[in-house]
Amino acid sequence: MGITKTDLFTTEQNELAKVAKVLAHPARVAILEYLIQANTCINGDLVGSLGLAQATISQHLRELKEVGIIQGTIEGVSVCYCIDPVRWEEIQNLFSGLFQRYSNSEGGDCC
Amino acid sequence: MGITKTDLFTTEQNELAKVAKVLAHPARVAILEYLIQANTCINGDLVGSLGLAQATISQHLRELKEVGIIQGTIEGVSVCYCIDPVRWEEIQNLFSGLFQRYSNSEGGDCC
DNA sequence: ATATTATATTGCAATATTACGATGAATATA
DNA sequence: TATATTCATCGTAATATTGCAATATAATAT
Repeated sequence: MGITKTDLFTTEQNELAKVAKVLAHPARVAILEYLIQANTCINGDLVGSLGLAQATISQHLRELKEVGIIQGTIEGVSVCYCIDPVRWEEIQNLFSGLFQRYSNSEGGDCC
Repeated sequence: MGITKTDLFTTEQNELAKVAKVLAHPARVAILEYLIQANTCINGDLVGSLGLAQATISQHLRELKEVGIIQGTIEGVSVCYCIDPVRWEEIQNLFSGLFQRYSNSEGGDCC
């Protein structure tokens, strides 16, 4: 099939999965790390830094933007991208919520 | 293409992406949350709890096991699954490493 | 106006993912 | 031994993802 049965799961589970999917490509991780260092960048910077074609970078940027983790502002001829701090923290909490839920409940170990 | 150019990225970026990909499906998130609550479970428990076929659950369990976040032990006729605490923390650090790297460096905001 | 620059979008080929029925393998129970 | 239970694997159909060339769009510069 290739289609996910989202109706079987909670909104939170679907949301976490959706965000994880955006992080599930090394190019998108690399873009975020580039932005952490550089604070802002344009598409062309990334084409030079990563080894992917312009169209491919643009596609990855769109996915990052769609989930809200970055934002783009038109700046003359180019588009300036940066991390959205509010959404970043929101997503951070989404993940740490899952991870801490287990860490805090460590009881009997395993089978 | 559908094939990721892993050779363009660092080991850490590929590792983070690989783990994120495993979390990028609500069924697998649901399985982890089930395990956090129940501590252990067998395939049949999940088939009853989530609404997916046995073969599908088995496939998701394999992906979780392949990345090391859970482990399965043969217990008579059934297989007992649980979270691997060491790997869990490792993965937690992988994500919080990324998220904190930005949170700690918040300087000039955006474009 | 026209050329230049920077991105986005479209279309396509190759590959990956999701889901499930059917089947197989292994252990337990009658 | 025969039968049920539990799970993994195989095969397959439907859909999604990745990557890029070609093209479109939009703002600036000449």
